[in-house]
Amino acid sequence: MSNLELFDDEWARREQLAPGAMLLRGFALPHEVELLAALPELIARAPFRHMPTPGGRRMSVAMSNCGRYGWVSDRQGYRYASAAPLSGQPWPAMPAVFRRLAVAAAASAGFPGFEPDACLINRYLPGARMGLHQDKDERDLAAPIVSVSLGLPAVFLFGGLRRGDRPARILLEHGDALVWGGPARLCYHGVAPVKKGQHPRLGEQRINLTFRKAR
DNA sequence: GAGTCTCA
DNA sequence: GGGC
Repeated sequence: MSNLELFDDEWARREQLAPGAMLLRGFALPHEVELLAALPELIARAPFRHMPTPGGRRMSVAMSNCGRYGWVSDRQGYRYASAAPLSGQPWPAMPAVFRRLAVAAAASAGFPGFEPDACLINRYLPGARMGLHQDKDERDLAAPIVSVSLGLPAVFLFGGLRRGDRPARILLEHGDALVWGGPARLCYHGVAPVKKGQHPRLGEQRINLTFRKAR
């Protein structure tokens, strides 16, 4: 059985948000149990942190990473690093189920051959948010971004290529995958403050996995 | 360098 | 939109 067959996308309801941007509703649900089972060990080895921004503030989202590279922020700036800043330890390896999910979602959205080398793990407790920004710290902008939502729902803000473009508001729920690349690769995006709630499996939190090709 | 930030 |  091939990797792609493991993530049979007959499941997903596709919604084209813009050229190059595809929402795959429920794409991760078939492997929900394995995805969630992998999380505790990853977080034990690379604990969530509220990283400081270069401007000296603190992000409301708590972050960890797995894979060869991890996205980090500090007073020096944003970058990808092969080790966790505080511990100096390499990031935990990207679980095979993570990689297969990301590769299959990318292929399903029209980006075959995606080779993620970084997975940012974001934890949103109620009230946490992510301001509008572009993902532009990656070396290869030909590779798409793959985002997988777990736990509490959140309103995703999907904007255009200019900061001033009014973003669309898209409700992302447990199991949804969102892929953007090509002409949408540098679209501004963010997450509105997460509302209080309880998810049956994850409790009072939203976990987002973002797969990138950093280098 | 920074607008993944908050306040006007 | 400004400041570390």
